[in-house]
Amino acid sequence: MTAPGRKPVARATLDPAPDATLRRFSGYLIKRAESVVRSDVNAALAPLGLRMFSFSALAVIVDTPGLRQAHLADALAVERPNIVAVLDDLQSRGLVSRERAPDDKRAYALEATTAGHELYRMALAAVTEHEERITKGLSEKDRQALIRALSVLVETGLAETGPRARGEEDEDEDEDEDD
Amino acid sequence: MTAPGRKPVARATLDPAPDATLRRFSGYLIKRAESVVRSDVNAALAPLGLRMFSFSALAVIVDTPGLRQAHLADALAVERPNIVAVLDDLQSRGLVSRERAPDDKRAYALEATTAGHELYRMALAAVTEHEERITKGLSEKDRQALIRALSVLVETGLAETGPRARGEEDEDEDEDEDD
DNA sequence: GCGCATTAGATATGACTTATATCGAAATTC
DNA sequence: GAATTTCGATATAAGTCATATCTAATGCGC
Repeated sequence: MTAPGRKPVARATLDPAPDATLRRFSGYLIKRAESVVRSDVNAALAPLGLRMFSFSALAVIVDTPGLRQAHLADALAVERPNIVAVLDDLQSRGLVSRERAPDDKRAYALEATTAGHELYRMALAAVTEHEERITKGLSEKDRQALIRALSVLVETGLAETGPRARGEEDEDEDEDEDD
Repeated sequence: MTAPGRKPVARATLDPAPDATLRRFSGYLIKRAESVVRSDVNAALAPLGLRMFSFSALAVIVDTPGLRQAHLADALAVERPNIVAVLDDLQSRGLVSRERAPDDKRAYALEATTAGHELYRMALAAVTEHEERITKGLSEKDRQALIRALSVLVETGLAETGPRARGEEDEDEDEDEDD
């Protein structure tokens, strides 16, 4: 028999996988899946000059015209400073407008421009293709079940992570938090 | 004093969620879920001086005694340089040993020490609790379905994005995996 | 045995993601 | 009208990962 050249891994048959224990945890698989998702979606969006995060921001702005940056940050579950650079980019490319809110001159009312809507349409198509690509091993039913399960998990996480009250006393405020 | 609080956006009633469109993509939810997972598991492991990644490395080493660093990197789907610092840490704390492989003096045979096994047992318990915590909104059946769906997605991604797995069997080509 | 290409691990570096702390300006409260 | 809070911006830093390159050791062919 031909002696095995270098690594007779044969893991497909003998060894289930070195990370078999880890694969019994959804958390581990979520992390692995996130890596797959990120690289694929970023590749899909790169031709459009977008990334996963800037696409997400654009999507929320398109769907919620006039929202403020803080709301956008809340929607995407990130801190406020994280969206500034993204909006700088989107705005400088003429995709979104930041107009001072009439009722609150500190705030910006965010809106997608015509070009923004245009790019968004293309990006949405690219992301839809990406979604089909990464979930092509799943039936539509399984994909929906996956989405439902992840939604529950995310909502549970949001509720759990708890109010990080930095004030102290007094009333309670609801806040989301993350990582 | 006015009860409700701050901004009468009224979006809670009108708009289900600003990211409703995004939530129809598993990719988006996976990213959001990953954030929940990471913060929770890291908090759970912090008392033990571990993170998600070092725990994963320890788990693979415990389950696959004698494996080399490159195999570990493959198992965790990361590049080789990324595990060096982790192993430096685990080794300096006496949790894993790096012994030169007898048949290949360039390579290290990784093994968990007694202390490593000990810590691993505790970490595994902590991670199991973490898993129960983040999936407590799901039935065990749904959790298993989630794991299965994610496994399919990850495997699809591995096959697609790039044969990083040199564990397959025979040759492998190089690609990128990005991220 | 002597080169040559390859492989294992280490180092250096950089991209990307995301959080905390703080500031100025505007808004709100008293 | 001063104090406090909120909005967005800036600065900084931590954490996650990849690529390129270096060193030793291996394997192969001559």
